[in-house]
Parts: sequence; structure tokens; C-alpha cells
Amino acid sequence: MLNKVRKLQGSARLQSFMPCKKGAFSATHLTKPTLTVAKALLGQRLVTTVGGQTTAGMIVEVEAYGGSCEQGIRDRACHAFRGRTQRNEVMFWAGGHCYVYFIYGMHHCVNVVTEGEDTGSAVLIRALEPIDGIATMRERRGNVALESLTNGPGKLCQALGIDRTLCGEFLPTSKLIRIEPHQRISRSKIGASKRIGISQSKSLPWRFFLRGNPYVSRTS
DNA sequence: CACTAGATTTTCT
DNA sequence: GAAAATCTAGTGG
Repeated sequence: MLNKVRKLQGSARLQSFMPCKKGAFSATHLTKPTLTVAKALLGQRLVTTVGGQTTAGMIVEVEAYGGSCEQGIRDRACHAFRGRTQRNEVMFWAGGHCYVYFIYGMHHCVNVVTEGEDTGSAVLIRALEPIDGIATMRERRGNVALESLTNGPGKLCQALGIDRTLCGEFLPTSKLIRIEPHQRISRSKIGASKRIGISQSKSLPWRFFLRGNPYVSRTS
């Protein structure tokens, strides 16, 4: 992790020089306010290349954590709420980094870090619609129905081969994990709800999803 | 369908 | 030592 820290501090500094295709997800997009980034990620493609296999899916469900301090809200469900620790360090890096954590003794969850350095905010990717590498996803997940391949934060990490070795990657330049423009989503297709599976700051409506998409982890 | 329990290990109190 | 941003298989209606 230490040489990764060194490498990434370098790349974080280069963020304003990243090449930016029209509409692409450069660090410029990912350093915006967390709720803005969360909604903007819907409809984009999350792509990994792990073990020589490329897998990709459209982001259909996300949750925002820790952002929007300017609204006077303190998000107690955010891993960064009590300050920096070894686990959450990457959440305090510049927007565009990838934060992966291990939970319940068996699952990984992947986040896109948002806003500026030292903020401690991120967007959890909760569900994808499979696009590419579906055979590889099935090898990793077992022979489950297409709708069950990536419709949950732990499931999509397993399907795309995401684990903590990807924690700290910088999405605009990483060879392993990246976000690409895919589909433009109109405001009216985005639903919002309370976040799932948390016990603190339960009432914040910071989960966003594509209305009616069959790969969203659950309705309501 | 709805609901429950068990898996399994990191992390911080 | 307890809780955790989850998933699955199992039970019961």
C-alpha cells in the first residue's frame, strides 16, 4: 500500500491535466459534491480488467456517503465520520480514487471517492446491469440468473473481480478499474430513497437508482 | 412472497 | 468483544 500511496499522490496532483473526452469521467467530474457525483454516475459504465479478463456493467444504483457538509449534515453512517483510520484513509484522498472495503467477513464493496482531498466522502456502487464479460462474471459468481449477477454491492465486486488490491487506484488512469461514459440519464428516470443496511443517519435520502431497471438491488 | 439465521473476519471501542 | 454500507439458503404462509 505504501508505494501505492506514493504513486497515487503523484497522480492526484495531475488531476487537472487529465485528458478528458467529451462527457468522460475525469477527476474534474469526480471532485464535485458527493450527491452530484452519485447521480451523475448512474448510466455510466464501470469496467475492470482483472486476471486478463475485462468485465463491465452500467451503474444503476448508488449511495452517497459523507458529503454535503455545506448543508450542515453530519453523516454518521460514513466510514470517515470519526476521522482517518488505516481502513478509510483512501476516502480522504482526492475525488476519483477507488475505495474498496471488506465487510461481514466475506464481501467487498467498491466506492468512488468524491470532492477534494481530506473531505472523506464517497459514492458506494450498489448495482450494475451487466454489459461485457458475462461469462467471466458467471465463472466468479456461479451459474446464477443474469438478474442476480450484479444486483448488490457484494455481488458486483465478486462478478468484476474487485477486492482490496484495487483500493487506492485512481480511476481516470488505472489499468485495472475505470469509469466510462455510456448512457445519458434524464432527471426523471432517477429515483431516490433511504440507504440500505445502515443503522446510523438512516433517514437521509441518499440512495439513487434508475427507476424500473431490473438490476436494481431492490424496489422502493 | 416475507422473514430469519448463519457465514466469517476486519475494524475500532 | 461487538458491529459491520451483505448474501444465501432455509422456513413458513
